Amino acid sequence: MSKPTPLSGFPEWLPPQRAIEQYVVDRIRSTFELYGFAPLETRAVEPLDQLLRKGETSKEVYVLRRLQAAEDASDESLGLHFDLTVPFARYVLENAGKLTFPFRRYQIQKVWRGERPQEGRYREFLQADIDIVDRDTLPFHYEAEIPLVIGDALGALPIPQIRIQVNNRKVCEGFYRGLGLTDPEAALRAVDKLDKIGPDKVAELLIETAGATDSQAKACLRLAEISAPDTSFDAAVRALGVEHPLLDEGLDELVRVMEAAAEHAPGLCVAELKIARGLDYYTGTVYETQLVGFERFGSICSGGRYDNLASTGNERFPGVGISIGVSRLLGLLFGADALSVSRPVPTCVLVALPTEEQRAACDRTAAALRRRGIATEVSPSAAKYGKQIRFAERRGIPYVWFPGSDGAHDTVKDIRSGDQVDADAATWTPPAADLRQQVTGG
RNA sequence: GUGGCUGUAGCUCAAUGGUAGAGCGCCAGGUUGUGGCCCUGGAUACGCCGGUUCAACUCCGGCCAGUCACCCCA
Repeated sequence: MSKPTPLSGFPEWLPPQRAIEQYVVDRIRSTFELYGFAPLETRAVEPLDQLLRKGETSKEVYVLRRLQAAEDASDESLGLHFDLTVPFARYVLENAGKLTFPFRRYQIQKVWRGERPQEGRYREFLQADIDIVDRDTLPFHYEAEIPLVIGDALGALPIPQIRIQVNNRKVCEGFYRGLGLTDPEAALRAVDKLDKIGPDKVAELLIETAGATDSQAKACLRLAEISAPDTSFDAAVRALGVEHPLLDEGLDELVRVMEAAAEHAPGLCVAELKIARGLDYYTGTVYETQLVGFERFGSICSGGRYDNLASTGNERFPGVGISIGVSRLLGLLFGADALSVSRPVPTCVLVALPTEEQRAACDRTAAALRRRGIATEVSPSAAKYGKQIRFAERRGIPYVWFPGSDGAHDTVKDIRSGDQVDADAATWTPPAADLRQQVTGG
């Protein structure tokens, strides 16, 4: 068999990176649970028609095909989910009778997208998603809670500080309508490109695709320029002189999100009126998250309010949610050398093996340490002690345990300092910092 | 999915149209009470496939992978 090669867009980490990923997921998970989000997992596949309800994303979906399937089975075809929100919406509809509302859940799962990979962009990647849905109507205050959860979840990690950029679709849509534009969606798509192509090109686009006049395009740009770390955006928008009921509603909501953030997490959120979000199902607050100092990475966590994603003929389950791009976040930080782990393996203690005959005794020592939660392995062979120490050193195992011979005490050596002391496997405990792998920034 | 750039040992990098070296790392041995220094020796690479050529790692094409832009978005 020839040497296997990597698959584009399907990253596989080495053990140290995987250790970091698990640590990060554990922390995120515990924060989500602290806010009362219930764990959930949905299947990896959805019927294709369910997945495509979201819009023109068909090209991104990996279709599942049975090798022996008849060719005419296409209308039953399945696709791998490309996010966790759409499957969740389906799940809510399916289980509405068994759930109690408002329902809040988290899901940390792989998703798949058939896109061209590059740094921080993969075809298979991990997302950590929270959503809150309610029946018929969803109180607005959840839109203010979501950023606080994320602030806690990501703030508890050894990663750069985050900044959540917040906007509200109603502000944009109301403003565009108040301005007299008839195709707010097109205007939104044009404004969304502001950072990429600049104001002049956006103005052209607004005129071409959204049917804006020159002065309407300029007004859209003036709205998009507004950015504030507090509620001062409200006055700035009103100063533009556009009136519309939806605009008032949106501004009011955005003010409340910013007020809640100011009280519970000062500096976390910034109102950024150019944030649009590509997905068309958002109807209210939208979020995008940057790492401070790593803005070039783009958004590592985004979401928003959706009113119509989970609805059948007569039932409606409006929701709000956000998703942390765990793989993207980690891939980018790994690339920037901004995350590291204290050792590549969990092992804290290596029990040295004097002779192969003493393996059983060494296994007992290891078992005694493990019983007290100390990750331990026994040396692979009874090589010279120098080699056994090197074995530990290579792996970053901090302690080597030496069985005492002829009734002498066992000893344990910290191979970083060289300190070696008498020790008893029933009582010895390493310093807390050495007990487990430690994840640190930088 | 479209286009650009890149692809030499585990890592960072050399050299050359006539089949490749260094540093670090790795392995073995020596020294060492139980390693880290030092000494000696060793293994490992031209991403893959094809074409041009007497001869290709070096030129050309395709593929794969990485990266960047578009697209889209975590």
